[in-house]
Amino acid sequence: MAVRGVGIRDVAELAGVSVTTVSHVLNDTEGMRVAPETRARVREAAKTLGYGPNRMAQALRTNRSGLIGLLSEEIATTPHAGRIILGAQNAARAHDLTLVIINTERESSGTSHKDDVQALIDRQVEAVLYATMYHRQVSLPPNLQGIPAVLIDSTDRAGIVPAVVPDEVGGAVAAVTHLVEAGHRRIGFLNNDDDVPATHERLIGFRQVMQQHGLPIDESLIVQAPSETLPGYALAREVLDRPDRPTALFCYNDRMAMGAYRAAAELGLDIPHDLSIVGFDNQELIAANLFPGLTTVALPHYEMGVWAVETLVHLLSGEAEYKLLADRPTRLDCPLVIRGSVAPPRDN
Amino acid sequence: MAVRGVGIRDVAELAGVSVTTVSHVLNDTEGMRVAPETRARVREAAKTLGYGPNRMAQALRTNRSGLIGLLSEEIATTPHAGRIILGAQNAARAHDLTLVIINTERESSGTSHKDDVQALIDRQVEAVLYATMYHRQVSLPPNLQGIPAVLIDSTDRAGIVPAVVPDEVGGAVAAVTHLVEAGHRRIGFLNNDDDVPATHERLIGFRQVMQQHGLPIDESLIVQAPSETLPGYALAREVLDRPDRPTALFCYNDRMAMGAYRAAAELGLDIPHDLSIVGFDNQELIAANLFPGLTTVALPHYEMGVWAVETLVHLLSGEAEYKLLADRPTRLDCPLVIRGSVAPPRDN
DNA sequence: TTGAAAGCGCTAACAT
DNA sequence: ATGTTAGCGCTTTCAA
Repeated sequence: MAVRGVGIRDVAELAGVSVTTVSHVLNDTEGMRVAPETRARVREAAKTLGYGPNRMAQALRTNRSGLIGLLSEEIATTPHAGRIILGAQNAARAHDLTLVIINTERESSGTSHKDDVQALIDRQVEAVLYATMYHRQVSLPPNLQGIPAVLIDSTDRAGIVPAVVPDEVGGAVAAVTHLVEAGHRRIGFLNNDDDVPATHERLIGFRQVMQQHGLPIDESLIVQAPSETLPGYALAREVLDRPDRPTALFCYNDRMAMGAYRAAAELGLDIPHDLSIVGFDNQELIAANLFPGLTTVALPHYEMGVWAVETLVHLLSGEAEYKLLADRPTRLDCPLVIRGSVAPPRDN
Repeated sequence: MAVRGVGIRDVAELAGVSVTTVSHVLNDTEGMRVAPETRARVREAAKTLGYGPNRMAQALRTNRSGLIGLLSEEIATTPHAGRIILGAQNAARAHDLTLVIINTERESSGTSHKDDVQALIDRQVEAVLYATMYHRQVSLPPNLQGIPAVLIDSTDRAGIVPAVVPDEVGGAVAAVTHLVEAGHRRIGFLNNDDDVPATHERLIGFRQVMQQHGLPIDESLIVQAPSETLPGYALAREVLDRPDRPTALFCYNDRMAMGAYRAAAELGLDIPHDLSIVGFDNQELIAANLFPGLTTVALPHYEMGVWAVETLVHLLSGEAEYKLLADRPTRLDCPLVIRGSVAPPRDN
C-alpha cells in the first residue's frame, strides 16, 4: 500500500507517538512492549496515510537488501527455467524477498559465470540461486564463496553448497512400473548418450523395475543416441523394425518420444494399442500436442525453485543444520503424468 | 568488483582525498573539475581496494532504486515470456538497471493485476513493464498511474501508455509471400477463431498478399477453429479432403501446423512436396522437431523486451517525445524462419 | 580544484 | 511503555 512520499514520521505525527514506536509496532519488534491501544492507533495512522516503508532506507540501515539472485542458464530456450523461476519467485514473495534474475549462457568450460555472479553481488543480493539447464555437476565460481548459495538441478563438484536435483531414478521407476503394470514385458529403452547423471540414473531405474518384476532384460533393446527427435526416430525404427519388437518404449525425453511417434506412424503401429510409449520431461508443448497425448514423467522444476529459496532463507537465518544439506543433494520427486500413450499390449 | 566492507571513505583515505572527490571522480559528476592526476589516484585506489558502491545507500540518497519491474503473465507456460525477459534483462543490464520480475495469472476480467503492481511499487521500482502472454488489449490497473510504464504485446485501452506489439500483418505477409513465391496459388488459411488482434491482422496480411499477386481468394479455404493442435488437425482434414485441395497451408500458429502435419501424414501427403506448410510463432520445441522442420514466422519477443526497456529509460529521463509514443503502438518485425516445410507445388 | 557537512528514511541502542 | 538520537554509505550543496 505504499504511497510515495509518506514517511514514518508522518505516521508518528498522526498517531501522536515517536518514530521509534511506529517502527516497533510496524515491525512487531521482538521484546518491545507497546500498549495495545497505541498499537492500534499507529496501525490506523499508517493505514489512513497509505504508509509503506522505504525499502532502500530499510536496506541501508539493516544491511539487508531483501534481494536474492537467481543465476539461470538459458532461460529463453527452455520452459523449464520458467518453472524454476516461478517456484523461486513465489517462495521469495512469501518471505518478502525480491528475486533478481540474471540470465547466462551455458557454461563454457571453465569460465563458470564469474561475471554474472559478480553482477549479482554488485547488486547487493543476500544470497544466490544457481540454476543449470539440465542436471549435471558444476564447479562454482570462486566469488560465490562467502555468500549463501543453493544449486538447482546440479551438484557441486566440491560438495560445499546445498543442492537440489530431480530424483531421476524414481522418475524412471515410475515410468517403467506404469508400463509393466499395464502388462508389458518386452520394453525398449531409448536412452540419451551423454555422460550426464540423467542418462545413468534413468537406466538404473529401468533395470531396477525389470529386475524387481522378474522380467528379462534384453540388452539389445537398450539403445542410445543424442537426445533429439531425429535420433529418437532412428532408434525407434531400429528397435521396432525387428520381428520381436517390444510392445512398449521408454524414452529418455519427450523429444525422443516424438521421434518414436513418427516411427510408429510410419510402421502403421497404433499408439497406444500396438505400441505404448512413455517419455520424460513433460514438455507441455510436445507431450500435450502429440496424438495421443504423451504419458511422461514431470521434472520438479517448480518444486526445486521453491525448495531452493526455502533453503536459502534457512541458510540466511543461520540455521546450522541446513549447512549439512550440502553433504548430498536433495532429490525431489518426478511424478508420472498420464495422458494417452500407454495401454495393455495387444496379445497378452 | 564490489568487495563487501569497502566503502567510499576507504578509497578517499587511500587516495588521500575527501569522499566528495571520490564521489565526483567515480560518478564523473557533471561540471566537477578534478585534476587529472587526482582522478587517476582515486581510480587507482578504488581498484586496489576492489571498491564498488553500496547500491542501497546510493538508492536512498538519490531516490532512485535502480529497479524496474516486469509484470509477466504466465511466465511458466510459454517460452515466449522467457524471450521477453531475456531481452528486457539484457537491456536493463546495459543501463545498469535491475529487473524484478513478478509472475501473474492471466487477467481474469477486471482484476487487472492491481496487487501485483502494488507489490512492485512496494519494492520501489522506478517503472514497470507490463507483458501479456499474447497480443491483446488491456485496461491498466489504476495504481499504475503516475509510474512510467510500457506495455509489451498488448495495447492500452485508454491509449495512455506506450506499447510495443508484433507486426502481425507484416508477419503474415512474409509467410504468404514465401508461399506465393514458391509457386503456390491455392493456399488455405487455418485461422484462429478468437477475437484477438492476431486473428484479424494475420488474415489481413493473407488477403493482402493474394490480392497483390492477383491470386483469387477461395473463401472456403479460409477456415477457423481454436488455435490448438486438434482443431488444427480437423481443419486441415476438412480442407485437404477436398478434391481441389490447396497446395499450401498457412497456419495461425505452430500448434495448428502440427495438427496439419498429422492430417498430411494420414492422407499420405508428403511435406513439402505434396503440401507446403507455414506456421506462426516459431515455437522451437515444435517447429524444429517436426519432420520436416516447420517454416514459420517468429514473434519478436526478445526485441519487444529490449524496446520496452529502452523506452522506459527514455521515459525516466523525461524525454518528452517518448510520451507521444503512447499514441499508437510500435510494431516490431516478425521475421520468417525458413526450415523445410515449403517447396514448389508438384504440378505447376 | 577540493573539502566539510547535511541529510535521504529508517532501525536500534540507550534513555527516560 | 515510549522517546531521543546516532548513524547506515552515499550524493550534493556550499564554502574554502
